[in-house]
Amino acid sequence: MNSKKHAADEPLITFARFLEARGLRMTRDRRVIIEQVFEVHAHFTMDDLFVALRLKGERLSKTTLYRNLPLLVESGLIRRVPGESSDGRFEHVLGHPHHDHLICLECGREIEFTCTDLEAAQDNICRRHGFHPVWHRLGIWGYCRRCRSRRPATQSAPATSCVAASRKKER
Amino acid sequence: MNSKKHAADEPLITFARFLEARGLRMTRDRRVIIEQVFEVHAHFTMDDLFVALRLKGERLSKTTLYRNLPLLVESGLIRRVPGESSDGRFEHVLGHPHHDHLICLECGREIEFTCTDLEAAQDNICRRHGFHPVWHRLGIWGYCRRCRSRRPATQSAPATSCVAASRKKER
DNA sequence: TCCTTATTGCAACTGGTTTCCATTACCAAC
DNA sequence: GTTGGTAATGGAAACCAGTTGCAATAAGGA
Ligand SMILES: [Mn+2]
Ligand SMILES: [Mn+2]
Ligand SMILES: [Zn+2]
Ligand SMILES: [Zn+2]
Repeated sequence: MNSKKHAADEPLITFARFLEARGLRMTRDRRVIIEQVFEVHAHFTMDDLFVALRLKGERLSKTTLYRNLPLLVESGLIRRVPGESSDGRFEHVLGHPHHDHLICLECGREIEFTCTDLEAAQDNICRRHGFHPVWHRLGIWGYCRRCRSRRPATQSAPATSCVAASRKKER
Repeated sequence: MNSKKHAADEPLITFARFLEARGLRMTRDRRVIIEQVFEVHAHFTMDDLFVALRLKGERLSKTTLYRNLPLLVESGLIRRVPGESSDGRFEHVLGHPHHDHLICLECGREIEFTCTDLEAAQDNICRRHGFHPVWHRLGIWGYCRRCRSRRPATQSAPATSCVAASRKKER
């Protein structure tokens, strides 16, 4: 067994376990999907995945993808990525641990980050509300460093900035 | 002018100003929309709004709503609410300042909260990345106090809990 | 009041997602 | 390894939220 195959093994086993626990079956299509999803380390849409598989010569139907990605989400192998207006984007989880996103309004680039302070603060909030957290999604929209240096105009935030607003309050 | 009318005045003026700055016009339909949106202090969908207006005897078309709600968002009078799989939900902003959401996976209840630590942590992250934040959306899914006491089983989190995971790491 | 131009309603259209149903594939039991 | 019950699949049709084209209407400044 080569290293490439090995990389796909863990998610495969995880998924197999998940399927078994639900009385579902491990099929060739499901193996192919897992393999593809963990081969690419990037956000992807249903259609991205569909095209990637076609390019590889795999001929799964879109219906199959629409039926199986939700299962991958439930199994914890992939997650949905926050989007401004559409929610049709995913990313794999294994080897790509939890993080949140900064999304540039100008160039569309998405910067991934983690912040223990942030997670701790969320944890506190939940505890305070007697709420048992299971997952969360945070997206921050704004202007990235690159775009700001290129167009200084984007440095001033519109009145809708909630982060900026909270910054002001704290002063 | 009675107090009910007065409550709708401020957003109306704000919107009028916004429209003027863009060379757009204040119409009867737009007044009706604002009035309705600020009459209800709750999340709502396009259709919720449409139905509410019909019940009042107002006969705006859905197209008009689809054309105008984005303007209300741009003007800062309403905002989109985070959703697990759909993004078609809004809430008004005036008299309902920025907050984030705890969403119960069992009863669907949405608890609104604010947390300066959280906002401060976001601010830090942005500064660290040279990112200029404009807005953000945070949703935390899990089980609310009420549901947890009713069904103790929901107290243990699935493996996908990122908040729980970060809690573990911190130990 | 007149005139320009934004706004509206309706219907047609779109793209993403779901559903239906007949066929095929899994897999556990023989 | 064969068989049988059931899950999974592909393709087409349906569905749904949201968008667009267009002709009619209505702001609102001149
Ligand atoms: Mn990501
Ligand atoms: Mn809210
Ligand atoms: Zn950028
Ligand atoms: Zn609940």
